[in-house]
Amino acid sequence: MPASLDTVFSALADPTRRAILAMLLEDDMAVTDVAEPFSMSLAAISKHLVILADAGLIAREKRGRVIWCKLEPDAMRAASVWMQGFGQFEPVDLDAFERFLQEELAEGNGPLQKDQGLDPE
Amino acid sequence: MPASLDTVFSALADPTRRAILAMLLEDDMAVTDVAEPFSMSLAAISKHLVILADAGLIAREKRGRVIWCKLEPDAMRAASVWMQGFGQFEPVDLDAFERFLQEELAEGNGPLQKDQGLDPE
DNA sequence: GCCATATTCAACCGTCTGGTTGACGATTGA
DNA sequence: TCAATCGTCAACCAGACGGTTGAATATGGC
Repeated sequence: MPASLDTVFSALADPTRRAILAMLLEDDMAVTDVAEPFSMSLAAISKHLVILADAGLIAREKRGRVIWCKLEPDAMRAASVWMQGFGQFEPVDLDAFERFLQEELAEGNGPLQKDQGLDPE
Repeated sequence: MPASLDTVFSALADPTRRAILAMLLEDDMAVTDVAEPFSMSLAAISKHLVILADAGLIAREKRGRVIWCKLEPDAMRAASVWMQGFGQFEPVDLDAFERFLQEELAEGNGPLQKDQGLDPE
């Protein structure tokens, strides 16, 4: 049950969930803390976390009454391998990654702030 | 307008569309030929191709009355870079990629044949 | 024991998705 | 010219998705 490509890619398709993953990249977090910067209900974030967990992208561990979420980077490997079959991408480019994170978290499609202009499509 | 991560990942989230990409990896194809192995209507496949094209994953070129579809591997680079930020994956593993293609095309979730058992989730 | 905190559950809602069918426009070829 | 082929469009449908709210279920602290 290594979570199908279906579940992994569709989990990654949502900007809120990608933002959550980016947050967890810095540190493990409790559900409430994950939800804090978003302008949506805790229940909504909780559902997103379930989806990420079902995809194997994060793990949820209950300690006391707090559930800690941590990144589970292995799950992305399958998807990454699949993608790399389509054209040889230059070896890991962390600078480019940083730029994407910036765009996603700050400028763009603000999962963090509502009512922000999206890139016109 | 290099097609957002949103559109790329949600395009990749559908097994039919991933199968189409895998087919195009071998050769450029006309729409009708893409549709042939699938047990769904031509119109459905046509819609999938539009989604893939909007995501920048393929290009459609009309020659005569035939529309040729070709892979556009660059579009995956952004998504791939994003993913590689989460954990250093071992450098391109084409064997693993072949295995995934096998599973997707043959065994699994049959986008090619209907009514086939899915992995119980 | 009791109240506050942390998280999920359940029901609901509007919108998007993936499929169908049938009609339509464009192009080819006889 | 006329029929066949290629592909999309339009309308429709069932089900999934992303969000809401309010109640329910732990757990912790006093």
